[in-house]
Amino acid sequence: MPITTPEFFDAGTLVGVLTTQPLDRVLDYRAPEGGCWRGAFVEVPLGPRKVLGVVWGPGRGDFDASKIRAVNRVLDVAPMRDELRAFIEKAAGYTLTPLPAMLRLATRAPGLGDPPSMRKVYRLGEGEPSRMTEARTRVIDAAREMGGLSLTLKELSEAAGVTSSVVKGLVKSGAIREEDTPRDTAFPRLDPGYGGKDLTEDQAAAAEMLREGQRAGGYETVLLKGVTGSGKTEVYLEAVAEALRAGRQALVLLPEIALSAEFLTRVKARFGARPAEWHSGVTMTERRRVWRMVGEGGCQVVVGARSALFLPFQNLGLIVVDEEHDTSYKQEDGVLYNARDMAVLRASILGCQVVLASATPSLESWANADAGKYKRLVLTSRFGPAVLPEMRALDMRAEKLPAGRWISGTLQRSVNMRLEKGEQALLFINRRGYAPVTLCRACGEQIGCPHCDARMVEHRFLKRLVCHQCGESMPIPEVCPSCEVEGKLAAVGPGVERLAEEAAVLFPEARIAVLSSDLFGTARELKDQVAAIAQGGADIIIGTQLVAKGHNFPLLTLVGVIDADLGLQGSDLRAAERTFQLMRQVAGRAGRAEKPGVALLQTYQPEHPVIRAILAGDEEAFWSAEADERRLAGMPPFGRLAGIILSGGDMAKVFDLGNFLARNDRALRQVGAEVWGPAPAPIARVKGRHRVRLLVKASKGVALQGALADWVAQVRLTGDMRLAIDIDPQSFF
DNA sequence: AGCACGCCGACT
DNA sequence: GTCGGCGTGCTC
Repeated sequence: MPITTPEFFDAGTLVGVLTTQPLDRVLDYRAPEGGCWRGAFVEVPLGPRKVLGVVWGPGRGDFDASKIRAVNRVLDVAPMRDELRAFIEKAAGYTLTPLPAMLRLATRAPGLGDPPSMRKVYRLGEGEPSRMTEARTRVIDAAREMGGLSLTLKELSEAAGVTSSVVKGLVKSGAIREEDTPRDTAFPRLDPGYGGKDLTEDQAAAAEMLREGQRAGGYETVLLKGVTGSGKTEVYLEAVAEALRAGRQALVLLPEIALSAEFLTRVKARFGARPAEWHSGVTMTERRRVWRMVGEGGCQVVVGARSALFLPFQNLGLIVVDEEHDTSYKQEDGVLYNARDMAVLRASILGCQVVLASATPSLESWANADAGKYKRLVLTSRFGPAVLPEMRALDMRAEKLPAGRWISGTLQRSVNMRLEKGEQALLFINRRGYAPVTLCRACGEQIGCPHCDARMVEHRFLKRLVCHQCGESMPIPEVCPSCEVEGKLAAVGPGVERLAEEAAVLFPEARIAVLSSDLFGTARELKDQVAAIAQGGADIIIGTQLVAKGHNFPLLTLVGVIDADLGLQGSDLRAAERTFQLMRQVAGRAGRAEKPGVALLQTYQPEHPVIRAILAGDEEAFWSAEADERRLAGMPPFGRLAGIILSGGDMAKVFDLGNFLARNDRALRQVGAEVWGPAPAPIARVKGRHRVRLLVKASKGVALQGALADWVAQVRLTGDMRLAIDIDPQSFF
């Protein structure tokens, strides 16, 4: 980013102020008395209210001059740096988020408008008390022991073993000095030379590479890959140490708050003090302290959730994204963004280092490393080669299952063994609904979607056939639409609903839980359910995907993949990746827990490169085989996708709007993008609102955001209708 | 986001 | 006649 001199605006000159109000433009105001800098946090009058804003630049001067009002006041916080302003603009442009919503992410600190909160502190003064008493001596001794350091009234009186009135008495005579200091104090300094374990040769080499990048300064992204136990954390903490030595700040992002407690103790062991924490569980006062200290330089390291990316760092030198593959980095909290991508964006604007750490990197990061955009560091386990789970293919050609059965005898026996031991089994099938194919036994017709080339999927729960590509649905017919013979239509193939039916018959005693994204009203419900299951709330889990990852399933020791070939056929191109990561997760336990994990893959093509790569634990082969499939299909990261979620109370209206957009796609076609849908969104109903999704697919390098903006600008939303754009959606089917 | 304005239904 | 429903528009 080019270094620009901060711009100062004299009192009365026009400035453009971006507020956190959902207005689509920067508003003109007159600079306040005393002037203001660009980036200043200000309070401005807006209609009858006072709102928070940031001086974004010079005013445009295209508004009726007589209506322009003056900035009320400049807030007593460090101005926003050009770097953060540029980041907010770019992030807003990338995610198609209105600027005010993006600014709101960067101003989520309580008491921003308040003057710095003060409190009284006490230390030794010059005066002499008129009369010395036993209690007074103890207070003066206690204060003397603290040297120049100040204590609060409570701390000092407790240290001296007296009541606060003794201290107050000494204040009157001047023997103890009372002072106002800001309540928000700097965090304890972290010492880069404090702890530090001995690193293996492997780790030391990786750490040195990171330190070199840190010393060189400037932007770079490093993919740090290492299995659990390989010392990833120790290695990237060395990059943190180097940043500290250079006087720079560091940010470490973790996908789950639950992970932060353990991490904080490791940081303390390495640097001698705890870093700042930033996530939803942090108290208001602490949030305010972190936000201000980060901006004033009183905070060197922040450990936090994705929202910490928007903190006003003064001199950020390093961003670590731990468990970078974790899907919770992409979530809605007002704004849809992927924290991993935004970390790379902020670092590239700022010119700093990013470390993406994972045992099972996302295909996106793998592809970027493969293309030379990211550096790659691989750590091997200090316990020798990676512990592989027991992973076996079950050759379904040999299992000779009767029609309509999907759980092989071998898998059934394995599940029973787990049930006897009180352990959990997961049966994984990446297909929603009851049956993927409806076949006429009279003429061989497979009922297809009238709008696209996909087959209609039976949803017995909904009593309808649904197209998973475009969302078309129809009642389950009695008569074959082709040969008109009655009663010959048969459900063929497994879906999650049908698998649950079969499991209930095979394992009558077991508690069975079904996790399918379309069976839950809200993401919250799904997450709660997953947590309950992880605690042992079910014996057999039947799922289309494990949505809430980061969850540990301590009782889960068997993963049975019902149709491992499905992921190879393009119904959901991320299925294979998830399957692979899931099996590694189960596998990860095999080496350390008393309960070894096993993964069984039912497949009709055990010789397929992806299957073979999974079984061999050959990650490189897996990634490249998977990358080849996606490249061929033009799917991410080799192509681009955007999801459009329409929602509203009236399902028909929501679909009508979706259909209107699907039909009026000129803006998209101009850039060679195509639109699919509308289809029911993965979570089809949220708080009584119906949700419908359109999917836009484009090739890489297309100016997709501009086209999308033009495309959706055709519709004006009325009533309770909402439209949200999800760039690079995590799941699509 | 708020808040006002304004245009149609059922009430003291 | 008016109270109040929320659709539409404005805020520098």
